[in-house]
Amino acid sequence: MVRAGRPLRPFRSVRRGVRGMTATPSACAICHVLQRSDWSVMAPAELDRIGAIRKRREYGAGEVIFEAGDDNRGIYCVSVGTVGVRRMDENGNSVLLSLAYPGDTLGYRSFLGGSAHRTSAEALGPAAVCMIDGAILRELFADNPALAAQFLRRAARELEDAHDSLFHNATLSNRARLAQLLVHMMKRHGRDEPDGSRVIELPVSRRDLASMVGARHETVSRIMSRLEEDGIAKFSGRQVRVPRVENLLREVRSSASA
Amino acid sequence: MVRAGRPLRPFRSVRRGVRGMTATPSACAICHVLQRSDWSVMAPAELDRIGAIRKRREYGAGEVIFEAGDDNRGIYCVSVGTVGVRRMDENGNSVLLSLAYPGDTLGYRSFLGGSAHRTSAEALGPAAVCMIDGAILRELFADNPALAAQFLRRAARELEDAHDSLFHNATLSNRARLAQLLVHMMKRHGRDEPDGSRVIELPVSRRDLASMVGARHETVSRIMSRLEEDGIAKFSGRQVRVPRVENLLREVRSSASA
DNA sequence: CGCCAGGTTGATTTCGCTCAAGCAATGTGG
DNA sequence: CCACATTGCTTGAGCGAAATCAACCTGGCG
Repeated sequence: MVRAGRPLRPFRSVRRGVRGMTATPSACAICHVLQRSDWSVMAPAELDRIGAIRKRREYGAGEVIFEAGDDNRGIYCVSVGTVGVRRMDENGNSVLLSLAYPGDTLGYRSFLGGSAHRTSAEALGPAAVCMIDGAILRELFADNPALAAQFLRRAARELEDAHDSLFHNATLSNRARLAQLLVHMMKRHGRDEPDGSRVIELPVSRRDLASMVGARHETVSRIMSRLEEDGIAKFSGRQVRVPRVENLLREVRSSASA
Repeated sequence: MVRAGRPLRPFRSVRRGVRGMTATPSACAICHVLQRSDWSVMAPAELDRIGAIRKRREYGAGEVIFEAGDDNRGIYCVSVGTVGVRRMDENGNSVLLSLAYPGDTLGYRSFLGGSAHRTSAEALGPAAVCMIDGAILRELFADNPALAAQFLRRAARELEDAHDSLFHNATLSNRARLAQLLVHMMKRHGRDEPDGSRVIELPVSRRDLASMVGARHETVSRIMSRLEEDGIAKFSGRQVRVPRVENLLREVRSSASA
């Protein structure tokens, strides 16, 4: 395995940024993610209303969007980049619960519950995120039943994902879970190479990868070594080369304890 | 530990029951679970509408309410008893994902997604469940924004629960997870004894208990033995006696890998 | 009665965690 | 520009937890 030292990209700035967040004149109606976002069900007039009050902000890699314990001030819509949803316990163990992509909505759980955030969200690379104020959002929900229905669909899908993870964590081995995570990441972070192999640009560190499969980072490192030995994938820093995808897929099924 | 052979109660009838499901004249408005169900936000007239078309049915222990792969025909509202939500993989490994109680709603995920059920639901003891037809439900959602909001809140809460489980599975040891599950079950299935101890009547088998904590049933059996040795709980069939609840609570915190 | 499902227990092995050392790439202060 | 610290990662040794395989018990049922 190729040694991977400190990452090349800027990493984990400590301070969060509320400053610099401003309402921009450009409306959501022209946002490139509109089609796949939850807001696609809204009428042009309503979109203008959101566009007028939403606050768009750019984030650098590692910058925090909101943090566990913060009061909920509204919900966030990812416009550009990848955002990680994280949770920490009292001992400082952090678990990366899920990844959010352009069009995804963050923070709606604590918004609906009227409670403080229980998770943190941070940009995993350069990203842009819009915030929509809670008060206006409540009006929109009241006015437009389709919006609530849309969010309901989203919640249902996310719940299904969470149950999937729950199920697989209980059933599969660490190796199989890592393989599955790689398969999953191929969809968003993978590209095809001329030689027919597939390359994944991992959006997260080894530690976070480990927390996502529910293992220690050393263990993940070892599993990677063995996957290389078996010719299933080749790891080099945050880059993963998968010569034959079906081999990786077989990994997922194999350890299902017949 | 007291040996627990075959359970005394009727168990796991193979056939499901669609027959016997009839629209009853008694309306939801008089249903004893109305207050804590998702339907509490509805006006009396709307409740009558549901009451007229909902189909109530009684289930015996182990009877299946719906099964993975079935088309969704509506959603289910638990009226009496405890219902288990289960998921199976291709090898027959089954995982009990969650428990549902009176007032809880089942099957809304596949209803919203318009897809087939991906989980099965079964009565864990004598139970009664009402089904509300999908077509009428869609109208109700369109007419009453508060209903969608209510379901949204429910989905948010369930999502949070799922994330909690995900998080704890990644962090805690098997022993701590079992302790936590027992604590959780105390709320619904526990009763206080005159001597100050607390007795839990487990609604599920050892195997299902094991699947809920993500361990083999042998392992759960061994953990139980050790919990008895340590005087934390006493297991006898499906009955668990906890002399001092705080000791069990300490179990949960302890193995959090300082 | 024998069978079966559910449960317990033991022996063995495998997996994954902890602790610890060390490397690579980067950043920093003198 | 160099010594040095820091961060992220890899690797090894040892150990403990849990899975696997297998035997056996218990109580209900056809």
